[in-house]
Amino acid sequence: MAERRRVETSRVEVTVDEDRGVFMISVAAELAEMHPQTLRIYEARGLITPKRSPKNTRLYSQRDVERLKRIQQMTNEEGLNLAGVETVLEMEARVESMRRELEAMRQRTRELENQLNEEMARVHDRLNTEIVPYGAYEPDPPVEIPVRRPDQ
Amino acid sequence: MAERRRVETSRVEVTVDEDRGVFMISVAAELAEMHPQTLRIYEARGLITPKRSPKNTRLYSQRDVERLKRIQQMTNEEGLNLAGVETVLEMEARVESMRRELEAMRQRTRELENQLNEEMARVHDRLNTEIVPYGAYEPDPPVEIPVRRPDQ
DNA sequence: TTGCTCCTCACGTCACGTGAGGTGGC
DNA sequence: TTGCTCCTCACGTCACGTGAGGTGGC
Repeated sequence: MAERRRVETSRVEVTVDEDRGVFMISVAAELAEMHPQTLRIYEARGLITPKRSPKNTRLYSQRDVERLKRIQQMTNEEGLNLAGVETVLEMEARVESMRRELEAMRQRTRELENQLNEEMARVHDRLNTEIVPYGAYEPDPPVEIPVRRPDQ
Repeated sequence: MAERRRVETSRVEVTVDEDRGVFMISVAAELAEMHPQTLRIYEARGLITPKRSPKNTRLYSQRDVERLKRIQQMTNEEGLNLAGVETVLEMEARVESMRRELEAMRQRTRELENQLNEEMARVHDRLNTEIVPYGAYEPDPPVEIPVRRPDQ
């Protein structure tokens, strides 16, 4: 939420919060290459919700502009209508959260595999028994400590 | 691919392969509550690909009809156009495969946790050392066998 | 012949973006 | 006054589904 981005000008560099409303509608429309009226329509349909100034002027953030560009891409290049855009944006959010969860699970599995290998190495050291590194799990292991030959 | 479904009639029960082309266009259209011409348009756009009889007549499967109903739902109830339907169907397939992968990872993690608990129980038995059931993993475990007090 | 299939073409409807028109505050 | 904002309303375009029209084989 607090990511920042450098905005280059000829002389000055400004760092702006990605979620801060900074562009009035004419600027946002130009950045997204859209008609200002189109932005108002999208807002009325709930596709985008810019901040408002105390005078009720719409204020679009960097993130808003990127969302507008994404919408632009879907409508112009992929030919979706607004109902489709709505659905796809929701699905993309779900896919992203699944992707994150999957990554966390992978990490967790790696940790467990390492942990298990360490445990078995310890048992090996202490009991002086032949034990295999843990990587290729097979269901229904014997009740005793599995004693397999290394594959490689 | 070889799932089957019972089709009820007043007297006879027939079991049909879900992917087998069995309905000519007029029947499929009636089942999906669509105009037959609409089915031809969807095929031309690549949204559905019915089998063909040796005489080139389209033959729709049970699964085809369900896909048609799903499309019907998206266009009529959700208001998507065909470009949106295309995109959403692709995304749904991806979400489903992610969901399956995630489930497999969960299962794998459960197995590893059980395996690790068993290993540690064995070490406990053999070395007669105090050891904790494996459930709440913390990163950077000590080099020696972790000796923690049970939380509950 | 009837009723289906195959196909193409044309029209009506609807969504959506553009633009005009009128208001109000720096 | 100029140039922006706010808003609503109307029109043009395009996608899409319906339907007609004509063909061919059981």
